[in-house]
This record gives sequence, C-alpha cells and structure tokens, in this order.
Amino acid sequence: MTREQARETARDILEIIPLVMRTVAAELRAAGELSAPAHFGLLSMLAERPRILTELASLQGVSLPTMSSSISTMVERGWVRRTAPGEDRRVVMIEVTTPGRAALDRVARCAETHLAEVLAPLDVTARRRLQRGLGELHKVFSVRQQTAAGSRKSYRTSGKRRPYLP
Amino acid sequence: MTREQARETARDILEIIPLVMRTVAAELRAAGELSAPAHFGLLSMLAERPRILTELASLQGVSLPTMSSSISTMVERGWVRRTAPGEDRRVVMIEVTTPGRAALDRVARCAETHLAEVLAPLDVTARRRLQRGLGELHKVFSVRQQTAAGSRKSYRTSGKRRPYLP
DNA sequence: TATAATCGTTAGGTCCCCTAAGCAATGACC
DNA sequence: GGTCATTGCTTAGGGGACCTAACGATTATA
Repeated sequence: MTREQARETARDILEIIPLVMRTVAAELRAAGELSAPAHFGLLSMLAERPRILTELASLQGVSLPTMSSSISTMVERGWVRRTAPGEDRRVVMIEVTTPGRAALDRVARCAETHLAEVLAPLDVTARRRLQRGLGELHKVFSVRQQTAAGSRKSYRTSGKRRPYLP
Repeated sequence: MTREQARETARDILEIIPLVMRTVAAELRAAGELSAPAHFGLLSMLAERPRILTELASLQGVSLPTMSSSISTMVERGWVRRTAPGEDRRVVMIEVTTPGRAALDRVARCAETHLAEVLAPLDVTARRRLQRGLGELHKVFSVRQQTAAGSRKSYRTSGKRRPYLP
C-alpha cells in the first residue's frame, strides 16, 4: 500500500468509523439498550465459550482493569457471571448467563433493524463491497489483537506516555 | 439486502468497529495525541470551511451540548476559535486555527503510520476491498447525518427514552 | 524459604456522550 | 409595538469506557 493510500484509508477510518459508532450507539440508546455497543463484542465472544479475564482483555484490546470493571458492570446487569476458580485460584472464569444471551440477541436484532434501514439505499454491488471491506477489517484487527496479546508481556510494560501539552 | 445479510453486517459492525477504534485510539494516546480520535472528524470538517455550531452537531451526529463542550475543549487546546457574530448575534461561527491544522496533520500522519503497519499483511485485492467498503460506509453514514439533520427539528424533540431496567 | 511472576481488583482521573434547564436573540402575530 | 414562540448556544449534572498506578492473593522458581 502506498503512502498516499495509507493516508487516505487512515483519514477514512478516523472520519467514518466514529460516526458509525455514534449512530449505532444512539439507536441502541433510543431502544433502551444503552451501554451495549462497547459490550457487544464481549458478550458475543463469551457466547462462544467461557473465558478468562486476561484473555478477554487482550482479545478486546483493552487493559485488565478496564476489562475487570466492564465485567463487573455486566455482572450487575445479570448478563455474565464470575465462576468459582478451578485448579489455579487466581483465575476467574467468565461465562454468559441466559439473560446475557437474550440481551445479545436483542441488541443484534435492534442493530440489524436499524442498519437494514440505513443500508437500504445501497445497491447490490455496494452492499457486497461493504461486507468485503468489513471482512478485511475483521481479518486484520482480530488477528492483530491476538498476536499483540501473545507478544506483549502485559499492559504494565507499555512505555511511558507523553502527556498532552497545550 | 436480506434479513440474514443485514444481521451479519450488523454483527460485523458491532464487533469490529469498536475494536478498530480502540486500536487507533490507543496508538494516538501512545503518541501523545490523546483525545484526538473523536475530534478528528470535527477538525477535518472545519478545515474545509468554518461552520456553525448547530451544523457541526448534526453533521457529526451528536447533541448540541456535546458539540458545544467539544468545541470548548478544542478552543482550550488552541485548535479552533469561536468568531464574532455577524448579522444574527445568536450564532457562533467556528473556524480552525493554524495550530489546529497542524494538529490535524500530526494525527493523520500518526494514524497513517500505524495503519500502514497494521494493513501491511493485506494483499492488493484485500486493500482495494477495504477501501471500497469504507467508501460505502462513508456514503451511507455521511448522507444519513445530513438528511437526519434536516428532517428533525432538534435534539429536544427526541422521544422519551426508556431507562435501563436491571 | 525467599523472590519473582501471574491474575485480578481498587483508586483516581480523562474523555466523550447524554438530558434537563437555562439565557439571549430573532421572528411572528395580534 | 408588545407579547410569545422559535432558534442558537451554554451550563449543570450524570454515566460509560478507557487509562495508569498501586495493591492483594496465588502460584512458580531459584
């Protein structure tokens, strides 16, 4: 990819993707499913099979404290539960509950309805392009999180960040 | 688009797009450009030409208070300025400053560098798919914000929202 | 056994988003 | 021309998601 293409793609991603997120989030909020968008991927991942907190954090690309608090929120909502430890008593296994699966379905259906409406003006070619583009994003970013998770020791090792200077 | 396709696209969007945002945001944070991702589209829009607050809010799909406070933050950062009123003394025109343009360039360059690295594994076909897909998103969501802006009276008219019930 | 590494939580802070409630200016109508 | 609604924006208050720093608790290692 040329430098020019990378720049263009970067601008597109930075301009469009937040807009898409806001739109979808607004729709979910309006439907009473607030706070769901950020937890959707999580819930969807847990619906596959239970996972350990650390694993979830690196798959989702967030810090461990963030994941811990997200899970706490979802526990309060009744969507997931922390299960009793097995051999290693440090680890906490997270699994989705029945209400959690129901919430996942509701959110998916709500988003689906909304998106179907938004995407209505697209013709067949355009829709195919969109889905292929999303597929590529999926490939690149999912893989990336996993490898990043494997290659870095922990979020603790991340370098000092330069604070914002006005 | 069939119901099945809509559902699949919806899931993809809800799963992938937040991940992409987090990754890009983390990179910008690490580079010291924090708080930029949400303001990037705004800055980019203002770089085209100055605009009115209400217009910005509807183009970006956020409420007026949110836009007002975002602009205040950016004014503090020195990236934009609120200019003196013209005929109608209620309106406030927002325009980007020279440091604002510089910040926009820095962020774009930073994101570009990062994305070029992330997208490196994609072959030519995949990259073209990605860009086309982003193009479709752009078309659909940009247009949507504009028409939504024109058709609704104001955010005040939005319906009562059902609060979350645990 | 002492020390290091791993897993998770709590504390404190920032950013971005919202609704509700106001103020100021303009337009419309009797 | 004086009320009254409308429009443009701000302030107040609150919530969610993200971060780093610092701390338990448990397991592995030297």
